[in-house]
Amino acid sequence: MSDDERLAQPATADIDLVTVLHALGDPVRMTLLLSYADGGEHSCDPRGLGLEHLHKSTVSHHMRVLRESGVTTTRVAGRNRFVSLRRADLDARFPGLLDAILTASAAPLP
Amino acid sequence: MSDDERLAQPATADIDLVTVLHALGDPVRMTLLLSYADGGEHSCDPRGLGLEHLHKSTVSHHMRVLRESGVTTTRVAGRNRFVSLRRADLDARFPGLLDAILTASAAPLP
DNA sequence: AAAACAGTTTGACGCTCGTCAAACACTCGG
DNA sequence: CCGAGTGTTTGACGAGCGTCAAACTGTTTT
Repeated sequence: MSDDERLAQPATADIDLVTVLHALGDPVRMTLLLSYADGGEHSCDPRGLGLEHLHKSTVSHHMRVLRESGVTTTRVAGRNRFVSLRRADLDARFPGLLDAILTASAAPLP
Repeated sequence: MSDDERLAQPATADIDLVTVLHALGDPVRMTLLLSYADGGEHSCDPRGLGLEHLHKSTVSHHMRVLRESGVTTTRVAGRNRFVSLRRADLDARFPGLLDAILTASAAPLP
């Protein structure tokens, strides 16, 4: 249901630009962001993302940084947690930023 | 003249998104970016930017991070160095990103 | 030549960050 | 109830970062 609990996250108005850029200034978290960019909900299992070499607690740490910066939201459902992008909130707070970053991430090398 | 020497900086095609976001994910460097956003050339003296409390070597360090990430360019002229935004290069590599960040930096708090 | 100027580099110091391992909390299926 | 499943938390470690102070490079001025 949609009244499942959510892990702590900043209110939209409290999302800070420098904090977001810092959160996204890490290759692992950028990889996570790109996988979330499909708009869907994702489990915390990073298999299939090229992050299989990382310990599960490391991935959990990165997801916490993304959530606490305001980039993602996490819905708790039973023993699963479903992570998704806060696209509407980010667009409201920083119009065009997320789109520019996602577009940029697809920019070709020379 | 415009054939002054420039400090080392990455080629446009080598500018890396995560590196740029990491460079901008720091309050001091964001302050520098905003002061460079006027498009002009700026000395390394941070007076008037609210960074007077920082040692000159600290400012020099931050300017190096910005330059090496590809955000700024530094022209050497005599004993002065003039720092400016690589706006055209950034727009070419990551269209819309810089504008979105500059717009976002002006987003109002609650 | 000497002094002042503008900025960089080096080294040192804490603090934060990314990572792993182990323990923990909670839920679901026999 | 017990064990397996999913993820978080804690503690530890090394690497990197932001900062300052001092020494240094190169330039301009006197």
